[in-house]
Amino acid sequence: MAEQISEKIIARLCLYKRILNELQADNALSIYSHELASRAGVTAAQLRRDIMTVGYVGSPTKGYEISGLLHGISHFLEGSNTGTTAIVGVGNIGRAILAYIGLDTSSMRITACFDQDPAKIGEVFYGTRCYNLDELDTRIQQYNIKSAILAVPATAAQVVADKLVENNIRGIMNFAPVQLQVPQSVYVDNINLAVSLEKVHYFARQ
Amino acid sequence: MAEQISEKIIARLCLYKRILNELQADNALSIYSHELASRAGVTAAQLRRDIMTVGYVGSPTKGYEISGLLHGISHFLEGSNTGTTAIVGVGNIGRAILAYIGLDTSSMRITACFDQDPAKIGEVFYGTRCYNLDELDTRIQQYNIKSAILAVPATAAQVVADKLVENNIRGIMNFAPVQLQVPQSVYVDNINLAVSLEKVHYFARQ
DNA sequence: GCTTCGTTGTGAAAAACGTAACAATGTTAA
DNA sequence: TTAACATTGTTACGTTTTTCACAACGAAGC
Repeated sequence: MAEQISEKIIARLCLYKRILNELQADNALSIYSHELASRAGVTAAQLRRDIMTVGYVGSPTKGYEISGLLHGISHFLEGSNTGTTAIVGVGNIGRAILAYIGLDTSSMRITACFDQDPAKIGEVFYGTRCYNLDELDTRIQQYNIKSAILAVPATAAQVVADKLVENNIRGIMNFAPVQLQVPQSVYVDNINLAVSLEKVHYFARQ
Repeated sequence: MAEQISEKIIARLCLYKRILNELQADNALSIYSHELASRAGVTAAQLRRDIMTVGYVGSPTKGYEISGLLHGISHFLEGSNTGTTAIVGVGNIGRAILAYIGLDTSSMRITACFDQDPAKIGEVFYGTRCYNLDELDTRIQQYNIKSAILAVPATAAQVVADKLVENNIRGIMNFAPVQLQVPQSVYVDNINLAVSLEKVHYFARQ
């Protein structure tokens, strides 16, 4: 396997990709490193360095051709396979993410959501059908689900995570304020909104 | 002013504080660095180093006294003043955060939310009243609001951010996928859920 | 008292990350 | 054609962040 690319670089590449998509929708053709960097909130040097890792090369006079760079980054990020994403836990956060990502034009697709509440099962939330947690294995196969958004109460998080791992989920975006115990091969991104807010609060009065 | 503390250290300290609060609620009295580190998902060495910055010292035989460490971190993070937080934009994400933080027992308080939709103004969402955006200045004074959660559509984000800055907001948690232009003195934490999800997707099949 | 043990605080080493600088490039204008 | 110019790709450098390693410590057992 090739050398490991750092998490930060991947995050920035995803961001560039998103911005390039918007630019392309606006019919822009090319862009200079400092312009794209400014939109992404990074320095031009860092942007150029990030682009090195995907291998695309620009022109010293025209900058980057948007469609070419976009294709380069997408290819780098998506590689061969794709797979889809599921949301587990259709509470406030789960639904907010469904609504948010649903109207997103990117390549990611949320194909199923899961809950325990009988009132929610069978319903369709923002275009995505909700299934019983028991159907996890079946539906993961059916929809080729490879990653999951975990938005259940903290007390249930580990149990559900175990189920996800059993069913070969390899990436989890975890909103529960709990450190999940999973095998090293499973990637977990912890998003703790309370902690983030507290951090903002701190820096609001340095 | 003292030397600047890094963003990462602050984020981790907020996390430790949160965990210590839970431990205290469970009547635990003391904890070793490796135990607390494990719950936070960091190494023991890093935890000890972080605690160095707040100045609290533990005992080589008993580890850290929970109430003492909690007090130390809280004091370090909160300093003198406090101030409250507002949410601007009571859409799906805004409401999800209200629900999420509302049931949080921490010291932060969300005291007001704002929207443009006449149907929402005057309503109470999860215990927080919604005001018209025009009332920003009045209510910021009234509730001593120091930081804001920006959860409006991308197209409105910059305009609202300008209003917040005008009204002396010093910290913004920004959910809009836009690079906000604000003075250097204003801290912005960008939370781009689509980017985070794409990152997870990438690492789900390294 | 003395030894053993596990833990903390912290200096020093290592690794990761970001920045700066500049040769190479190709376009434009004279 | 030639010179001037702005931008890229990339190497070298500096800074930040993390990890390592160990002296200092105090409790417990003998």
